[in-house]
Amino acid sequence: MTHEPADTAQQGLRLLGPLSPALRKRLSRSSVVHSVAAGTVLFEQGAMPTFQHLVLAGSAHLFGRSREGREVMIEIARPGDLVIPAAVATRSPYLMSARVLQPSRFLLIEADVFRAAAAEEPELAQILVLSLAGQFRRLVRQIKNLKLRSSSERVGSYILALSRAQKNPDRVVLPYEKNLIASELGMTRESFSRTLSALQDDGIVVQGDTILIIDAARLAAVSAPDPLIDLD
Amino acid sequence: MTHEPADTAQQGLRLLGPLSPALRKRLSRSSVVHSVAAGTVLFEQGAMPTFQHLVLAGSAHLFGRSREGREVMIEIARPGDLVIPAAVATRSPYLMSARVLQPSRFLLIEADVFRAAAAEEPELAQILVLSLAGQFRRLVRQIKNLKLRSSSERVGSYILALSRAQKNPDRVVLPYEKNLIASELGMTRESFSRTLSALQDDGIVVQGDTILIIDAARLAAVSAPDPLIDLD
DNA sequence: TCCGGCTATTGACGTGAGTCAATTGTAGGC
DNA sequence: GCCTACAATTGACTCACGTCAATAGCCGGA
Repeated sequence: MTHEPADTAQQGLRLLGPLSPALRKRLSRSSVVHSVAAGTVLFEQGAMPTFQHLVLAGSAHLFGRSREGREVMIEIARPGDLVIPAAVATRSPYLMSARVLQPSRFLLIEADVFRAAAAEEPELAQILVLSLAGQFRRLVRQIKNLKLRSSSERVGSYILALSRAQKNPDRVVLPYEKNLIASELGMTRESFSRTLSALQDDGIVVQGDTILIIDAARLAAVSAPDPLIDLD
Repeated sequence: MTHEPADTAQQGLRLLGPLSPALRKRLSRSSVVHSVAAGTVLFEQGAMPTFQHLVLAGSAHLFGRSREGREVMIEIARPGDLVIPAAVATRSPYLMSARVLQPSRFLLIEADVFRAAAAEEPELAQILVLSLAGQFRRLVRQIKNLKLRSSSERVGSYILALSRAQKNPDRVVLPYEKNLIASELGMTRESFSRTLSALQDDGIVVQGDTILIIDAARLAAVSAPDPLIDLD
């Protein structure tokens, strides 16, 4: 993991692109680019934020851990996303830990500086508001998913959502290890595996990490997809 | 349900208190106070927001509904809270419906006006950021609660959290119908009832809607309370 | 006071999903 | 090429939790 001057980063900065040059400069004076290897932990739940992380490339997986050590994935920050701005804005300890699963690059902005700038500069505040609002809405969808649907509905709807995101109506590639997807969907990997097998009677074929959608209508019939729960 | 000029409302306005008089005026020109009876639906999931609601008195219960009509409570907006600013800020359809269970009063600010003011005025943006961040963090706690804990851990921790909130270490009054609490905790009313009975072997006594905490240590032992999941 | 309606409780039952464990598949290292 | 380590699958079993249904308790109104 290396440190470089902040302006080396060109991609993933579209979030800060609309900012005035003066404000960008103000932020970058207190920023550093951080390149991290797969497996790195960015921060642990319970810790106080010292930086506002912004994903430049790669991703950060955010997960919660129980006292006994069970872990569940809660969200994923992708290029252009702020990483848990809620903790930075409220000056409170992280409720989730962040881990990167692939080599990634982050812009680290000092928390105090970021907070102060957001409080004074409407353009940054606006970005922050939209980021927080988007993340909030994703969590609402997730809670509805967990409380209102069965395991197999969650899996089926997840595949349909992936197919939309990947713009391929009849073939989907799982974006992570099944392990992680299962925990994102609130079930064990074993249940996820079994559910996938079972759904092969309902319009899909599973081939390792790619899934062929044979009969989308049938899959939708058993999955009860819902635009107010599923993404896009 | 009646309409009154916006400045009739004194309480619950502490959220907007810190704003400059000019900004308060700007908002109140496009606002109206709305007094609603118990049972009123403020808006339905799927609808586009037309107002930013602010709770002046009473509360609004926000719940998600599946296509088949099953409902689950997701959060509660209390006096001083903005009601789902995330939908207003992003100009997107509500993901939850809002219903009031007790006579309540709301300040309704036209959505466009609120959005524009938040984009231009740092002081309002700041309030909005903190409100969104707080709501985000509550949902993170809820998701960890759902994914990491068993039913009885959720109930036990809920009672302990109530006891802290009500500042009474040995006596707690359930704030809503058990029906609602169960759905907030992600279980059926039957399971909630049974879980409460079972917990009577672990340090509590249930008397209708009040619960006596006989042995807090014992209750904590079976509930695995966690400051990164439970409120305060 | 009795009645009607609603909330809560309790029981019986079925099942979805977790746990534990054995096995298979697979990708990377030497 | 083979071997190791880890991911994934599958099976057997258990049990927590939901469902359905009957009963009990409670509150307000006439």
